[in-house]
Amino acid sequence: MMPPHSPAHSSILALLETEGSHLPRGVFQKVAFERGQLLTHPDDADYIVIIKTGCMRAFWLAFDRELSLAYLRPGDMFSTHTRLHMQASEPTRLFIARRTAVEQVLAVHPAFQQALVHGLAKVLGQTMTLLEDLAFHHARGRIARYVVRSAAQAGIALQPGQVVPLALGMEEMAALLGTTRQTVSTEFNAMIREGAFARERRGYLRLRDVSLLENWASGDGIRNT
Amino acid sequence: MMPPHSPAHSSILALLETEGSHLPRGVFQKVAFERGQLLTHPDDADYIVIIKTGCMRAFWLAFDRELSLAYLRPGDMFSTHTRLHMQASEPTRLFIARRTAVEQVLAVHPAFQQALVHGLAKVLGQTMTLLEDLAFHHARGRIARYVVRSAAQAGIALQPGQVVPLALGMEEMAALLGTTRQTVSTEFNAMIREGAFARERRGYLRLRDVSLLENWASGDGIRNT
DNA sequence: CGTTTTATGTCGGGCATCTGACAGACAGCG
DNA sequence: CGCTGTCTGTCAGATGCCCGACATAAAACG
Repeated sequence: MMPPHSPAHSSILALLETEGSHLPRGVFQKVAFERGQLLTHPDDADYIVIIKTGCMRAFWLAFDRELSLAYLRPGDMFSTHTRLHMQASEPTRLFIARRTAVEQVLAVHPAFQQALVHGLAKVLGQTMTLLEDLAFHHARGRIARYVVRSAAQAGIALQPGQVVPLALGMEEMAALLGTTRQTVSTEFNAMIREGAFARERRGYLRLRDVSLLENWASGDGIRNT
Repeated sequence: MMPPHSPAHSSILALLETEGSHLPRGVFQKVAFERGQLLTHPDDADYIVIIKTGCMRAFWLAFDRELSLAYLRPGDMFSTHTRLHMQASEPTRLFIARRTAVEQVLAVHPAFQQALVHGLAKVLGQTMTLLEDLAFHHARGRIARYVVRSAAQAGIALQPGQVVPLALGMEEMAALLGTTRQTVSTEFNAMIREGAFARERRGYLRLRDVSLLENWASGDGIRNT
């Protein structure tokens, strides 16, 4: 379920802080965002951002639907794509630079290139996970997979009794899983009734029948629609 | 609709041919495939492939459904991902190397790094296009978008009377658009009946009411399901 | 030229999910 | 405490699409 790539993560921030002075002035700008604030493209150019602290949500906005692609955390990098938006989901500081500038400057900087490749690969991996979800799994399967991922991310074993934190509310989950608030809510409670887990306080759940969860997550009922 | 990235394309093959000798022996292997042949991973390692001639289809195989991610053509590069398969859709020759080997060797080779970044970005772009399709567009919209893309790719203006080649049959289209043969067939013929285009011989269609096509393609009726 | 194989067209039934609407639960704040 | 806004649960109706089955058309092949 997506390797950590930790060396690249820690290193790119370190590179920016320590070796940043070797770069021409003004390639990377530091910017700060408040919760809910949108990163707006000043012009039509592509930009590369690297999160320093906080959390940015990368999402599609098409017509009146939102689809969250990823929640970016410190060390993550992203390239603003057409039609893709970014929003701070908590106070956030980041580095930003024009893509063209980055390419010119970093062509002679193998370490950065390496970091860039890793960053792109990670985003690609996340995109593929989402695509796989949409293409092959029902809403229930996607929710189960999200719970499993949340547990893994929090370093929690998939065993009965364990408490798993859910970073997202129903609505945000729905946007991340490509479904609707109502469907998430309904499925979630159905899963509880069937004994897969129980609700702890808000934003937390306690695992019960883990095999149920695993079956749903691994595509027991496969998406045809 | 996805920039050409042509410099990277032409250059990476050139790099492999001309500067290949500068690389340690045996990093990149040349392999040939016949139509229909699968690229099987000899082991669990990740591989990087670069198409030399022909065409490879990259696709998911989950349970009994297939979803084509992309058709790779000369100059395209790809990294074999878990759960992702590759199949020659015509006689094909390609270069292949272990990812780890590539990373070690190319860390000191900025030109290759550059090419790698471009290649990854292109794959990411295609993945996002597919994701956007699945998330936001109905079957009809996806078909329309595919027709528009086919025209653009063939360098054909979107004007009545123009003949657009469709490289794919109904079944292959369905796999690429994340739907079924039947739905593609039905929608396709409905679009013909509504006057968007007419069928020429097999694999070709003649544009008629282009505005219809554009409306469907740009998400006139947006996906809710 | 007939036969076989493959690609395409069409239909009816079923189902997962969306929509819109409303009610209850919870949190923040004066 | 009571008010207000936001989050959550649930329902009934509508729908886009899948599935299986079968019919037709077009290519492949002797």
